Amino acid sequence: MSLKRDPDSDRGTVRRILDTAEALFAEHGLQDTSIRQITQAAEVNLASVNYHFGSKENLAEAVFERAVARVTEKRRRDLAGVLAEARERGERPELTAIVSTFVEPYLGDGNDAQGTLMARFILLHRLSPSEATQRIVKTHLNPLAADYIAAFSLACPEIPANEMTWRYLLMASTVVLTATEDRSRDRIATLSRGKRSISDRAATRDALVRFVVGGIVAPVQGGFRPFPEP
Amino acid sequence: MSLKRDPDSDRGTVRRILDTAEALFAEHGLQDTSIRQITQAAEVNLASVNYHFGSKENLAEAVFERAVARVTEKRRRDLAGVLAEARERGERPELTAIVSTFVEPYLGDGNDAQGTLMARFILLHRLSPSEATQRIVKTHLNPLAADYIAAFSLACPEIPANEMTWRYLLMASTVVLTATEDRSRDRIATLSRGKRSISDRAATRDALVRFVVGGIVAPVQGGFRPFPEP
DNA sequence: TCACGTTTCAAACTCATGTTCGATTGAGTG
DNA sequence: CACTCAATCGAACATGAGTTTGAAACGTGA
Repeated sequence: MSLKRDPDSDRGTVRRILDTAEALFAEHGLQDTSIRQITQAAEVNLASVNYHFGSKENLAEAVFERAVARVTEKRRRDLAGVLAEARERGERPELTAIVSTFVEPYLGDGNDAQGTLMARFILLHRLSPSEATQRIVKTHLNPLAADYIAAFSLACPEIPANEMTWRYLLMASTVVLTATEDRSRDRIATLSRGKRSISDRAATRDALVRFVVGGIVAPVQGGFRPFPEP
Repeated sequence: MSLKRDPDSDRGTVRRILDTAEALFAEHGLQDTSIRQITQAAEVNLASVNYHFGSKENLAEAVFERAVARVTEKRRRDLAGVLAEARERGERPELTAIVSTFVEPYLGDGNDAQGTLMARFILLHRLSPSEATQRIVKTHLNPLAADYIAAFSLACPEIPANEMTWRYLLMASTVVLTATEDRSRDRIATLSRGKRSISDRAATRDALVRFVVGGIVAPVQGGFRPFPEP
């Protein structure tokens, strides 16, 4: 009866809307992107978003889920690669390599827009979680999180599993927010007067990985230290 | 001529708007808080926001600047206290104590709303910086950032100053995003099955400080490690 | 008491946005 | 060819938002 049962088979309007919306959401954010902007840039009719997706909210959900799934799949493959290679060598996996697989979708070459989009999604979920964001997190992010925590424990057995859960979340926080730093990049130049090379993308990535690895392998004793009150 | 030259002397409407807006911005965010919500909660007239502040944007600027200034002043005092106390003892300041002064306004007891508001401001500045946010960052945050970087170098002289700039920014990123974690706190419980005590606020703070200190003292050699591609 | 500037108030205005509607198109099908 | 139904299109609709307006209320100094 119907001409197309699977929306994914439509290589036209639906796909065009998704791609355009993804780019615009990454650039301007969800709230600051109107359906009119999307449909105009995608060269489709204004009503087509509501026709194909039902609402702007549903469109956003589809855009985010697609991006999250893409990132998660890449991470899963890369992480498995690191673990397999370590197993072959009969050694423990390198923490730096594990962390790098996590960082790559955010700060890897050419992943600028994708990283910003992911960051926007995470921040949206953190600051005003919805049914949709919770579902995406639970479906795509949480399972892989468990894998990462296990990998961390494999690479660094002296840290208790409890603590590793914390450190995974802290790593994720650091990476996400660092991915947004490009937009106020001048700040880095400001704080480190003149040294322009410091704000290279590769330098960002290296410093981030070092920092995160240091945080993960930190000794567990000692925490919040009260300081003198006047 | 005029009855009140200084808006700060008005302990009525202006102050009420600022306080109410601050609370609502922290709770729902800037975009999801309408002037009507603010004026209704503050029990003032709808038009009073535009009368006293000119626009919603100006109100937001005033709210954020007041909060940032408050946080910055507290940090400046606490940091100075830590450094002075170390100088008295003739020892290097403790990194943990320094980091704690930074974390306190976000995750200290009773600072929940303030921490969320600060986080929202930083994220706003990161994702869509404006003249106003840049001015506030430059005026209030950047000078203190230099002090923190210097303090880090004092506590940890083996790390080059360049690297410390990175690590300050990374610390700030981690702290900011961790301050937003309460809203999706169930995630921590989910990832660490059952162990409810792990999501205590004090535990969050301790784990955060350990992680950040570990990142700051991490050795500088080694960075992004390429991983096997299929 | 009167005049004057400031503040408050209710109401209206302007505008952008998400959404819906009815008509039209166009490819597939008997 | 006629029929069908998903897809597209232009236009209108409804609403929530920030802002503006002009009058009223208020306090203060001459």
